[in-house]
Amino acid sequence: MASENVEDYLKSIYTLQSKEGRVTTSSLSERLRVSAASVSEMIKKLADEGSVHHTPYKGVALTEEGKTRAIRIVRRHRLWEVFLVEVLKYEWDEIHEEAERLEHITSDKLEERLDAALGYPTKDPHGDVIPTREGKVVQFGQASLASLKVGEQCVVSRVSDSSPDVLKYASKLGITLRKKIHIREKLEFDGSLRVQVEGREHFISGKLAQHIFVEPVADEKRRRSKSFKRVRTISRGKSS
Amino acid sequence: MASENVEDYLKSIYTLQSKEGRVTTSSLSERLRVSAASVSEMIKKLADEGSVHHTPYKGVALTEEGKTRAIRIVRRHRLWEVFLVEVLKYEWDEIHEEAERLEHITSDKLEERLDAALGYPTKDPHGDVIPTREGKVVQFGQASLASLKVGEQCVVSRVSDSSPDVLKYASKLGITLRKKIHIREKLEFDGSLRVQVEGREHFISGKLAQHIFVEPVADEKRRRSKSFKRVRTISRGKSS
DNA sequence: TGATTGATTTAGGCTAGCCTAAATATAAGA
DNA sequence: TCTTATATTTAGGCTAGCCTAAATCAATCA
Ligand SMILES: [Mn+2]
Ligand SMILES: [Mn+2]
Ligand SMILES: [Mn+2]
Ligand SMILES: [Mn+2]
Repeated sequence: MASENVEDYLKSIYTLQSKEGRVTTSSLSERLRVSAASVSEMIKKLADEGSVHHTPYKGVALTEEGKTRAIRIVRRHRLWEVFLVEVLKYEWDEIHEEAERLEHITSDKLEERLDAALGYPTKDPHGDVIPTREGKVVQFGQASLASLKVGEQCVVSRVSDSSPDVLKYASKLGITLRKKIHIREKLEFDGSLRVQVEGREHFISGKLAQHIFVEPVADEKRRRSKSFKRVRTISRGKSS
Repeated sequence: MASENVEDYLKSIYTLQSKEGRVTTSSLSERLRVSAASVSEMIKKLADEGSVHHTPYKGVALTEEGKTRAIRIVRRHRLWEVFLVEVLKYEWDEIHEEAERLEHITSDKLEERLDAALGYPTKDPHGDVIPTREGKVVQFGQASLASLKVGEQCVVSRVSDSSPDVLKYASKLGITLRKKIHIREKLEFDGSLRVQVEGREHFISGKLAQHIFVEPVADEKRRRSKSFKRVRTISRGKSS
């Protein structure tokens, strides 16, 4: 396998690509906390070995092969996150850094055994989908809590894992996966919300709301599995 | 923490020191599969940072600090080995390389949680003692199977983990931890043995017998825990 | 004791990744 | 269109570890 550094570059390119579309030298520089010059060098290397397409001064995009490799690392990262929470009883805000290291030393066999021991999970502790071994990423349409209106109800399906502080604060408010949220009030000028979770009411900022993703509240009675899943399959080969 | 390379040097020095007493440049070179010149360089570095004492042209020995660090890595290695066998259902001959990588990315917290999740094991899957977090290594007096005489009985307490092939072969014969072995015949000129394990008889070479460590057969009825334990405590501060 | 030989160390080089400073290309504004 | 600001790339250097070849030490044997 590639070095830890190369793997983290690929993963970052993949994530930025999914989230922002364009991946620039400076976005990678910021994300990986490495100088732009170093990124530029690494990009050249990745392009040479066929993991990315590079248009100088324009940006970078994963090749098929690069994407496959990136998704594989994402899969390992998320499997380890499940392990840390389910088996080792970590909190969801404590797992990122550990998984960031574990993902690089995971052999195919280890990945397989871990997956099996965990019962073939499909989501990580933040609600992110775990890619299959074949590299398929099934993403459900999710709305951010910030997009809901007063009076609506929803269920938490994902919380952005980009900041441990956000995660810690969310769980302090009781906002964890599968919790039901009622929107009691919404201030349009700043997007902040008054919400009810498990009987308690909280004010949350628009900023925080953008990190919380939800699905329409399940129909209580039937179809607890197929509620409004506008399934979007991000498979290898299609750029997301 | 130190780099993976430094950690593996420390661990190898520790192991060689326990096993052979003297640790030379060439023994490290052989064990780590690195040129003698490279070892020489690294030794200088380790001596500079206070992890080893170095007498040029003579050899190297861990300082207190170096020994503490080495034992810590051994502890992590063996905890991961238990995890791989107990949780991920690996065979005992498949775990070394995985643990060799996992040991280096294990934070204090991860070590602690893993230990707890495994139920604070004291031995690894090969029968080696897992050092405590304080660095204490309790080693029981063990005899190699090669030292027994015809007619004697014993129980397998450890199998050298130095070769996956030995481990695989041993388990194929049914020679695994806690199995009872009867010595049926011994050829003095080459040390080979005819033994009985679980009702089956096997011939094993003297070479193989040297990799199998045993304790006198437990008294069946009482004292299943304190059978002839000439306990030897190898604590930090005492050279083993 | 003195020569020989094997082990060890030193010298000189290489690669992966990182950095800062300098050069250059692109895009936006006058 | 021309200038300027910003992003990107290139140049030149550094460190950790590795290597081979050359130099040096120490232990043994004649
Ligand atoms: Mn990582
Ligand atoms: Mn996650
Ligand atoms: Mn190792
Ligand atoms: Mn072991």
